[in-house]
Amino acid sequence: MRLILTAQQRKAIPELTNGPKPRKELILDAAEDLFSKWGYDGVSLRQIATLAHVDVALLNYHFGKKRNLFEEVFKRRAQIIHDIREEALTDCLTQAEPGLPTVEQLIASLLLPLADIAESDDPGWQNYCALVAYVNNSREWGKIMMPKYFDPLVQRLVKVLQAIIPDAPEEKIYWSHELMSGAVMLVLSRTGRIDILSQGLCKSSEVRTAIELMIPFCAAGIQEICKKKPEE
Amino acid sequence: MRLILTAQQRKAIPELTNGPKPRKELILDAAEDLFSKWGYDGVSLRQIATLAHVDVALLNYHFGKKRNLFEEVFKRRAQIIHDIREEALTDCLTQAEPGLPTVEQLIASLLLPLADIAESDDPGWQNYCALVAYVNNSREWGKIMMPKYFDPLVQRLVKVLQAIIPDAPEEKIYWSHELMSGAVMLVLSRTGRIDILSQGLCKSSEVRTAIELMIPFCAAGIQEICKKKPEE
DNA sequence: GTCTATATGTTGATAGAC
DNA sequence: GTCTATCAACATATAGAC
Repeated sequence: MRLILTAQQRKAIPELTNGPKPRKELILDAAEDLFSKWGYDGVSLRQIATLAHVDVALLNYHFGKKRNLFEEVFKRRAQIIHDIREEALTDCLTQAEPGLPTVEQLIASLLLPLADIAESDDPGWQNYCALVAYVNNSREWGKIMMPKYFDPLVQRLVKVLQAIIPDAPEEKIYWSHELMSGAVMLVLSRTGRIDILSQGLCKSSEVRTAIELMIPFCAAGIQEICKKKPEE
Repeated sequence: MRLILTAQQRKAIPELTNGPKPRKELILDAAEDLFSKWGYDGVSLRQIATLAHVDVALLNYHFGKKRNLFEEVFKRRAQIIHDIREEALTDCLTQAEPGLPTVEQLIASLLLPLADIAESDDPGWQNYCALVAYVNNSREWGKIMMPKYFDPLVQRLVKVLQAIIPDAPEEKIYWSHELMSGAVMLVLSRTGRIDILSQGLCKSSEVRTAIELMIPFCAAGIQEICKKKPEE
């Protein structure tokens, strides 16, 4: 799978342009790789420098403190991923006009781009997906990074869901998203646990398969808990 | 909410018996607390010793290497949590005899005990739930610890699901569990993200609320993706 | 079982030469 | 921008006295 990016998006990731990669980018690549696999505390600046084939002191020169390097890694692709998903959401709404999309169409518009990204040829994007999952599930980072870069789109999703299911209590919409979010993030983490559990029948590397199942799964789940029940 | 444990289960956690707590237990408590909040690499033995009000050297005396202390923390409550859930599953199956439980009843039997545990009065159990979520979502620990202590019950769940939905392809059952697992674990992590997202409308501390919504959500999702489709 | 003392390595961060 | 050299702080782990 090849991710199609606009010229502006490509420009934001210098590694995609020709010529030798700036060291600053090499550092970000190495940090992204290691942080996504071992978490913030599981990686030392020396390990990053070694993988990037640069000197340790260079990390400090370019990024200052370690925390800041981590945030820069997260920021680098956050805007791109946001733009791709927002465009897909807008397309979904446009196509449904003058009506509204179904719950399944809506969810698909936000989840399918993640499958494209997670199964992209670029290992950087694969690592980044695992990093987002790490951040989302972490206490120290989740509350700082997700609201800034991912929540605006979620707020849009919530509003559309409320329009599609007008009787649904607001809190059930938010909890629905939380449950979906947990499912997505575990899949993006590619922990390898399902491989063992299913004795090889399912592979955590097959993110697209999981996401394609997740779409009807979550659509049915959301509709089930958001529907108006006569006894209430 | 008070967790009801058998005498044997209480014995396995000496802190529940009267008298001064053995230092070994104090260390496990402190380690459980810190590991669940900051992860394995985010905690030093010194921090654990300080919180437990014991000497650092004592950790080594009782547990050897740091990795082993982590595993002991995980093991301590794993068997108890397994037994509680297995009993609930067995009860669920017995009550449905000579037939089978519904998907929703089955899932409820495995998820409701987690709500009891997560909202137990004992902060140790609360921490432990977050620790399980951390382990499940981690690459380094998930594949080692979950198969050993949690997968046997999952295998039983899979078998019952196959009996209830005989036409369901096996891989869809496994993926269903993966999606459910992701949702559960995010809720048990109590990251606080939904509090921000919903501007206080939903609270990640309200694990029971989330789990009670999760039961119909996942039941509907599983049935949706496992049902036989005429066009296939 | 519990402490003191210490060995040995690694960490993040910086100052200064080029 | 990049490297060498170095720092103080902290890490895990152990040996041996009580």
